[in-house]
Amino acid sequence: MTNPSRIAREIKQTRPFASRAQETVVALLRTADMARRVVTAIVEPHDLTTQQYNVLRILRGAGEAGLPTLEIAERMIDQTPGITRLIDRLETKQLVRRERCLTDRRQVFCRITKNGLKLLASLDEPLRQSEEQVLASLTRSELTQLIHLLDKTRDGIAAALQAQRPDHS
Amino acid sequence: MTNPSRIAREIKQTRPFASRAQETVVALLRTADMARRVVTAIVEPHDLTTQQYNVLRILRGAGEAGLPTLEIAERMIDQTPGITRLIDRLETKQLVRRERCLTDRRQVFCRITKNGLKLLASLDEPLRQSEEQVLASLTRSELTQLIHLLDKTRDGIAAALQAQRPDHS
DNA sequence: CTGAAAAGGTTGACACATCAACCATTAACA
DNA sequence: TGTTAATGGTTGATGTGTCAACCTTTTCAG
Repeated sequence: MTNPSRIAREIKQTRPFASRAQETVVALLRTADMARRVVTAIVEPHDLTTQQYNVLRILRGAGEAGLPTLEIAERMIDQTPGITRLIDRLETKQLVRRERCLTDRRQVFCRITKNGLKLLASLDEPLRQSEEQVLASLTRSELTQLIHLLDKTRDGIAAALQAQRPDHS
Repeated sequence: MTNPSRIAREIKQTRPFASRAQETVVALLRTADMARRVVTAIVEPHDLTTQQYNVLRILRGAGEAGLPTLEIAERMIDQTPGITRLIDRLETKQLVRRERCLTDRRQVFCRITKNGLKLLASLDEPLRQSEEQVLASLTRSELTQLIHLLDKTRDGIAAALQAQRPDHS
């Protein structure tokens, strides 16, 4: 083990990590926080949070049909119970509109507006550039590898989250 | 490219990612969110947020000497401007104590209390187990590789964050 | 059909995060 | 040595996230 590791130096940790697994988790969380800041810096000037941006992206993907509220919540990168008010704010800004479904009146379908599409379109290119720059130092094969390792990690996390539930019958 | 990719299926994305870089960023953010949930599930029953837990860990590492407030903020995994009130809450719970530095009266040194240490000690083992489980499906060499790729990614992010500042003189 | 349970969302109360403005102290310098 | 700037931290206003309780509509068992 390189001693002290890169990430340990970054957060000025005085003593080494308890385990390699712990070091990995910390590196993962910190890397993601930094990535989040990159996205924030791009969307914030347009009065969007990263979560709001995520909703708009999901709705653009859904197209004309739109999506019911909770379906959006399930597709979000960061799980959030506050989906209703998140969409409230987007509706206030006229970026999204909602209407109750006629065949199942419990559901509320959300669709992105023209304004919303326009806003997203203006963010596409800056975002793409930042993403490229962020990962410019990795080769194509390294990118593939990273994606693969993250996939495997999520498998492990899913198992851990299951194990934590008291009632995993 | 595997089409559609793992992560694209997970968030039920209808169309493929614009680029490999974008796919990687999304995978990174989502993986980290899941990891955060694992930690939350462990610390939440003890009325701690992950950020509060992070502060306690930092202060345990600092030992008797303690650390000035803003120094703690710099070492945190998730950057936060709300460090003062974060520590306020820990002080209210008697997990941390603060006292003004005598040689430089601007600084306020924070130290973890006996209670804080006891609480941390009780969380060490559950946390360690979860971390192990989360990454159990990765071999030692894959862990090393993942850490390395995350290190490289943070390099790229640092560069991107620099470029975003208007005044990077 | 009727009543109980499930599904889909919304709301209220509260905790937490964020940004700018501010205060106290120390350092810099003319 | 007095004035200015920089450092370290707190506070107030406001926005956002979170949890449980709730309402409406639909489903399903009997």
